Amino acid sequence: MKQILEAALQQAAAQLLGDSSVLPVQLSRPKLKEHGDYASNIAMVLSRRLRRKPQEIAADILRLVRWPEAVERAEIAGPGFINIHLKQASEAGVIGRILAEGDAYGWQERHTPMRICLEFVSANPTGPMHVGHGRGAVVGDVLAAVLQAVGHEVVREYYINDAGAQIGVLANSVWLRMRELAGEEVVFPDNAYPGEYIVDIARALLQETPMETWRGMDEEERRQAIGAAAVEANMAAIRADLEAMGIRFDVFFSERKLHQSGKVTELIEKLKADGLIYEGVLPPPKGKQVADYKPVRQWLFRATEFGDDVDRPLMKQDGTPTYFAADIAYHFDKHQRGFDRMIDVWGADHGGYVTRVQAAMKALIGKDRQPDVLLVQMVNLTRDGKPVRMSKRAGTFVTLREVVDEVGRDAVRFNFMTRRSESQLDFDLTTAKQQSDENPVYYVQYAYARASAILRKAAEQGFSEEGEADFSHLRTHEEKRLISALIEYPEVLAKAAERLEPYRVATYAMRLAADFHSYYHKHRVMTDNPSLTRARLLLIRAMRQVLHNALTVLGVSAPERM
RNA sequence: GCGCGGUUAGCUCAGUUGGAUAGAGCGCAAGCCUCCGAAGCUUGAGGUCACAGGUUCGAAUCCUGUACCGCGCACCA
Repeated sequence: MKQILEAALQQAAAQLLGDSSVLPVQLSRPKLKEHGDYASNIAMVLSRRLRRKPQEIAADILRLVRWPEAVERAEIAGPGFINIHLKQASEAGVIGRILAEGDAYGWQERHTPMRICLEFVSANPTGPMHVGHGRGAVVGDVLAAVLQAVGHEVVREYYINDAGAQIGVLANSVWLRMRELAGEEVVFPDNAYPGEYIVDIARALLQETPMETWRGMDEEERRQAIGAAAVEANMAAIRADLEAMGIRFDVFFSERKLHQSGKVTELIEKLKADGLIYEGVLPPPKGKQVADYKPVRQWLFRATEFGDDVDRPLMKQDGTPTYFAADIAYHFDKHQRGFDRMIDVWGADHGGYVTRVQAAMKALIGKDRQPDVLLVQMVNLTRDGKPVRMSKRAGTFVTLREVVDEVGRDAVRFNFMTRRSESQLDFDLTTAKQQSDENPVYYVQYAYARASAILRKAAEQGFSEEGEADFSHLRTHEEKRLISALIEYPEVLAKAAERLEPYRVATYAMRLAADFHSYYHKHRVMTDNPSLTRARLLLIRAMRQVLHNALTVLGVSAPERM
């Protein structure tokens, strides 16, 4: 409907201008119902170009425009808005469509769906996930669902950083614990991972293979073996945690295998051949002091030519590739796998990384093919309003799993979705657990359960939803609002997909629930007028269906009773 | 010092890419269950949209600067 109206206005405006050049006609949904079902500001936008008053232009447009059947009337209001009122029956027709389409309402089909690689979580396999990872996981998962809903093909991908120095540190940490378990007195260096899970891994390894065998190994061989086993154990835990949140991936992509395949060195060669790297010395970083800075010659990518601040090293002093080099190779690999678009969901602490990866992709595959990066801000975890200290060293680290186990998957997922990714998120364990007003997930689920209860009750009492439905009965203020919200759902999905803002689905669900609760309190569904009752029951059923669809996208359950 | 994000009611946040009287929840005040689920609803009080300029018919929204908070800043990931 929105597109049809926009096209009609566009045509009229073009006629007025005597010029068919594309101009953006955007319809909005007015906050006030008196302002119609849709409103256009086109007259005000054209005011400057035509050097005439917006009201006059609006009047001309109204003379020229050819409205579709569904429009009841259009009027000029305020400073020059064109407010469009639709015929009630055509608005309410959405109820029939929702009930016919069912779970598919809101989904769109595309002639040429995009193949999108959506990378998210990618938590390092050196320990359990924390709540920050959890937020990124939910954002990524819901975004994937949103993109699929509007007709794209999405591959959910997890990049495992199972290479590099950190794995050496991990292996060493486990080895120290193994020696400790064997009765040795050991000192743990500052950079060793302190968690209890390291001890568990150490214990498991000792059960599999006796200490003498480990001691007998060559040092490098032992580090490899322990590192690989520890990565595997951590990844198993991470997968289980993701599972507990209802998150699945299509691809787990190993950095180690990327190196083994030779793709990283190949890529460096390619950059070299393209003249995109050079051997040089970086100046010391400005501002923050780096104690051990030493000028050193290394291979540098010409990032500054593609919008970055400084050129970026691809090789470490010891001759091995940097993480950055592997990451370029990884993104290049995505490109080669034929994706039309790449989206990365990263934690805010990786923010400094965005420009350089985009610069590299700009250099390699062109300006328009850069990955879109969503930076998800930090989560401030509190309990009873007091901050929970997240110190790894002190061992007061709260894992994602503990939070999910404590407050439940639905509450965690929904709460992570109630704010834009750019906003830091306060998450209070106590209120998230409470079934209180402060907890939006129950508000929405309660609306679903309540609607379910009404439909159950109606069936028990013999009210029928069968037969001819006359939606012209639905003319109260609350009914119009509710219907308007139902119509809006596909538009919300489209906008969420376009702007990569999955939280919109959650705020929409809250709005729909609120409209329903208000309606429920103001009007009785079951009346002594069978025709009216039928129309209202179908409205409730449609509302319930849309709420169900939105909750499905959010990965939150829709309970019929609670 | 530089980059990114943030700053809207006492608190936590929305605000449809520049529109109509800036909205929710919590908290506060006052109401609503002999009536389909009160985990809900209604009403009220509460605002210098951080600050200062600018752009225009119109700015919480765009541009410049300032302040404060968070994250990051070679050879870790």
